[in-house]
Amino acid sequence: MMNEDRPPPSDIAQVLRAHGLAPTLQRLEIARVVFSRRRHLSAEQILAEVNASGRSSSKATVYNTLKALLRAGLVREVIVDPSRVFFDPNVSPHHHFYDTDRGELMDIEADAIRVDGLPEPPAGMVQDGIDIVIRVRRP
Amino acid sequence: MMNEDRPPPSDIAQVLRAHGLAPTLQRLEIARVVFSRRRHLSAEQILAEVNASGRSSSKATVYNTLKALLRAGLVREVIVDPSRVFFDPNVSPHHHFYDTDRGELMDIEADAIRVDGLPEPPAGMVQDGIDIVIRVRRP
DNA sequence: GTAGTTGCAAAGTGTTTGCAGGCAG
DNA sequence: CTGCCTGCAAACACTTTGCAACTAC
Repeated sequence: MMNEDRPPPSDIAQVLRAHGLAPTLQRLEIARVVFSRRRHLSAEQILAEVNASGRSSSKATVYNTLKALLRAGLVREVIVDPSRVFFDPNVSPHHHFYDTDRGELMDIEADAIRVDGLPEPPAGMVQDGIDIVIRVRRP
Repeated sequence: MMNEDRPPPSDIAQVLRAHGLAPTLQRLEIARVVFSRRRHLSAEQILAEVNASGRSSSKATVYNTLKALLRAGLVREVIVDPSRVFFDPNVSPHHHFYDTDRGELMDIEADAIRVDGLPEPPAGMVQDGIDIVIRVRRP
């Protein structure tokens, strides 16, 4: 089990700054939660973890920060459940298993998969990304 | 442009009955809207079209009916937009282009596509379906 | 200092629910 | 008749917004 993808706080600060985001205490904590291990959390879960950690934030700040991280390309939205958006700290191309019972996501590396026969986008449009979701459940 | 997939009202009634759903006027109208041509409408859009058609329904009935059609396997949910669920009258295996500018879905026939290298579902889980969404936009 | 950030509470969305009255079979 | 269906309005869960107070630089 690797665990090399949690940037130390100082790095997070630098990354935020590099994207024009002031590294406030709240943002650092939110980013720490989002980037700690490769998890897929909803805004609610992130808020809960941040508040459980002592350094708390408001709902508004969590949503603001997540939108900012999104704009900066530091996280990605994963849309698999109508009732909540998941934020994925892994921004390299990859896909997901979605455990419909538990509401949990698992990564599938993109280079494991080959897709053939993808049609061209409709005239006048360009491709903006492919999302493959494999829904799984207990038998 | 084919247009052979709008079952005449009498057929709709039979289909509903075959799935244990009483073919009430509201359900017939909702089903007519959903099944007319291969479109992907949100519950809201369906409600609007039903009400525009003279025979109106309430929000609750539209949602109830859509859930019933879903349970009966007569429509499928497509989840691509955090703000609304689309209902797809095409229940055979297929995928979608999603026009992120307009919020519109277009079908991609499944047999046009070949996916290789799909990993096995995690231990103890079975695959429940694959959704491939190609997000497209104007350049 | 000042522009950017936070937090609260209120407003907004899409969806769900409780329940009284209504209709199909 | 009787149980399933409908519709209204209120409740819900998640997300967004308005705005005054605050803080990083």
